[in-house]
Amino acid sequence: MILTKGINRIKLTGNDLKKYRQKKKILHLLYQHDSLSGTSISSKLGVSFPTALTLLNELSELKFVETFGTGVSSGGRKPNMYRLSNDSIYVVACELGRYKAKMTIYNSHNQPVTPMCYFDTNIDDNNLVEKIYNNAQQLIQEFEIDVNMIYGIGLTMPGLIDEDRGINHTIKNKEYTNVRERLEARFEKLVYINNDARMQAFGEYIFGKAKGYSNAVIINWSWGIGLGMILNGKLYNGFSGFAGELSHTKFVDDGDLCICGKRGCLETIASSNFLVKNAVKGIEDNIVSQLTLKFNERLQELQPEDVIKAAKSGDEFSISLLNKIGLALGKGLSFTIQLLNPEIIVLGGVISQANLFILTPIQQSLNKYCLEQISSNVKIVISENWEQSGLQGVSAMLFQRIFSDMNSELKYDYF
Amino acid sequence: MILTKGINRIKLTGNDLKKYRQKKKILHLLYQHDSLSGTSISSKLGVSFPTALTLLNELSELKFVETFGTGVSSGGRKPNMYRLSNDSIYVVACELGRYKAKMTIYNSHNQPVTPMCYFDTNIDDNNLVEKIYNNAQQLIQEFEIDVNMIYGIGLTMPGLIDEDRGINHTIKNKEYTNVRERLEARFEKLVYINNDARMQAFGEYIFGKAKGYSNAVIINWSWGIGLGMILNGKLYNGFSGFAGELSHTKFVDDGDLCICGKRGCLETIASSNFLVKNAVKGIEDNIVSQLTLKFNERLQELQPEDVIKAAKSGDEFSISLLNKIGLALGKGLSFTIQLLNPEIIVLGGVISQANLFILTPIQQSLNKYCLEQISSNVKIVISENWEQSGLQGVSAMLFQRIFSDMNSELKYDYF
DNA sequence: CAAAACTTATTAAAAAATTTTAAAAAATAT
DNA sequence: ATATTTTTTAAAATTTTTTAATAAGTTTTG
Repeated sequence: MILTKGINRIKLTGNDLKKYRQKKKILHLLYQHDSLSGTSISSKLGVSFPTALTLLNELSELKFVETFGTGVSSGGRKPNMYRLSNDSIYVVACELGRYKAKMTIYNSHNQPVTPMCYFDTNIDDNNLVEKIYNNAQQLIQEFEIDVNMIYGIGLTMPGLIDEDRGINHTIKNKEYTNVRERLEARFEKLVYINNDARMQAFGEYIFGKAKGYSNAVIINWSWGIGLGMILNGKLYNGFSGFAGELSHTKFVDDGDLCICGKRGCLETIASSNFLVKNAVKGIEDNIVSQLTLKFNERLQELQPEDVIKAAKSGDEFSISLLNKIGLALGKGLSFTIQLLNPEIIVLGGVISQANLFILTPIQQSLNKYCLEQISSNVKIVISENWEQSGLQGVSAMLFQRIFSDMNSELKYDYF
Repeated sequence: MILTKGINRIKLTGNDLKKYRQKKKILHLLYQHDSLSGTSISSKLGVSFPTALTLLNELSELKFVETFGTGVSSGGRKPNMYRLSNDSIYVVACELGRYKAKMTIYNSHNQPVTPMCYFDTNIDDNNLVEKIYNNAQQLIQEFEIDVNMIYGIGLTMPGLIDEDRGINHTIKNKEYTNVRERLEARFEKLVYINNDARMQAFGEYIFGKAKGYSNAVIINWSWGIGLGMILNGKLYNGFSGFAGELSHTKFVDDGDLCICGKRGCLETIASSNFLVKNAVKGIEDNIVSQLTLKFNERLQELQPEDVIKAAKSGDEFSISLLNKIGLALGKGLSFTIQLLNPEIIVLGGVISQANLFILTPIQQSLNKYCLEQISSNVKIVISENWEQSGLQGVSAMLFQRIFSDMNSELKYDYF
């Protein structure tokens, strides 16, 4: 990012480096606060007002910053407000699901500047990088975006991901595990990758229901059970990026076989897998249920959503199934709560839409398994935006990284 | 802390505040690095060499900093090294056990400047604050310490402690729960309190076996099972300061009654309590064991150390008991590892001295309950200094707080 | 309700502080 | 012994802060 007029791609030193860092910090502050007055920037930055103004003017000249009307005053002249320009810094955010990917480009106000682009692929697709690159290029061209204004590419996907090293250990073809390296080579830009559950957690922390909570646990409750954590106000990855694997801890001795190879994991008793499997079993056993009437002839098509829908219209069998997985997840959460004492737990994913049908059994489990002083301090809420939060998290993380790089040596500034 | 010559206790602004902060940062850097050259300070501080030198000279005049010989050079003139003065900043560190307290005074090189002082008290002692104050005063007078050089008092003790608010919720007399407030009123100095397990964890992180590991779990394995965490390089307290209560999560359905009121907590199957209780039971049942021979007549006197000693000299019964609690703790740790993916687990406390007799079963449990990729990434080690690490942690935490207060408004600067 | 008193923000010149530059000093490597 | 490297010192150049004056509001008060 070129913040010193006339100086391109040269390693800065001395006062130039100092000013570069101050400018980045201003951009970061503006990113975090939407708009700020010159006075507040000067105090947050620890410099005098005239210096802050000089820096802001230079950033305005470079088109990174613009004035934005006047702000409120508590008795005195109204201050000029400054904010990031709408069209100066973009990032590409891509979310990889089991079989599909979606992608869009965000500006620094976290607004998508293109529609969502969908394409078929998966983590084991050997053409993954090329597909991402081609789709990004298409978006860029179609919506006439200046590639020089794209400062990073972020990718979130399932798997055991080491954010530090940019590796997805779950990818089978070992030549292709270092996804970040490959994307960097293709895009020649800053690349960030992380696990889907953690990016969703970060999205909820920055924009969603976990906003403002420094100690939060976010659950992506779908076919598996993803868990992301915000601890001490920061996303927690763990040492090798494997944190949050509550899903594959043993909760039942000699329980069902799990996709991970072990038996009795939480996932085998608390996920959509369990829900659908047991719903199907019930239908096959001809249990009295709306589901039996509806799906008797087409068992393959039964989705977790159908069970939730049935429960909401009063189907006792569906309610009892949701109750079971609620109690099971509640037990899992109780360990998490006892260990981490979070302020809030946000539930996202398909199952979270079951609302009270799962909130009630979860609370029941917490009461049973937690110390009262700890469980009474935790809020359990349901995400309102879980389908967007992953991509938003990726975008926010990229901006954080772009603005906090203080070395004036971003490896990639251009395509 | 007065770092601007001639200016006492006045709220600093503008350039004075800037310099105050720079000086504090220098002190912090010197605290962290023992000794540094002018050049490295200037680059770490982001100022030019002449400015760094001016600041260092001013700090030297104020007796906070002293030169300390010359350092190594990679080909050129050897640099003058600077370090914190040995006798400029002191803190009082106090550790409260179940029935006894110990206390000493540390200098900024983390060396005790007085012998350890012991006195009888407990968390429910209504005279706790007065006893701490009196014993501190006695130490100060006896060893002729300038009270103006004492910048903080730290206290670590058992209980559910909210570090933020300075409250120990476990204290029964609710008038006395705000220990920090009371100590601050008595000492008129900065006071820090936290839970024993977490302070021990911090001590191990700064000085002990967890040094350099940003994601570490530290266990204090004694009568209870204390757990402290370092996550993303910082001590983790949780939202209300209750993090780490692995000990009181349910591991056995309808298990034994725990002191916390619930049944089947990890503590009931993995602590010294379990060990001694089952050793006594074995002796009463006249099992073939060294313990039966030794303690038949004096069951009350049996200590966890005795079981460990017997195990080390080959007593099968003792070995099997240690094996049991090792397996149990291992199961508890497996949850922690799956959730947090730490790089290292440090075992402290009496039981940790059993060494391989507990390391082996722990590893066995981890193999059974963890995903291989996660458990193979974690080191399990035994603390070498667990009797000191709590106090050292308190001292280090106080220094961190003293040096990172950037507001020039420390409420208390004098007695 | 309007004018005075008080806040807060901005601008520009003076004062102070910091960085840069260049030279000297002290050590290492060839 | 000479060239090189790094630290330190000191003066010059630059930048930043301070100060004071002005501008633009809000609150208080008669």
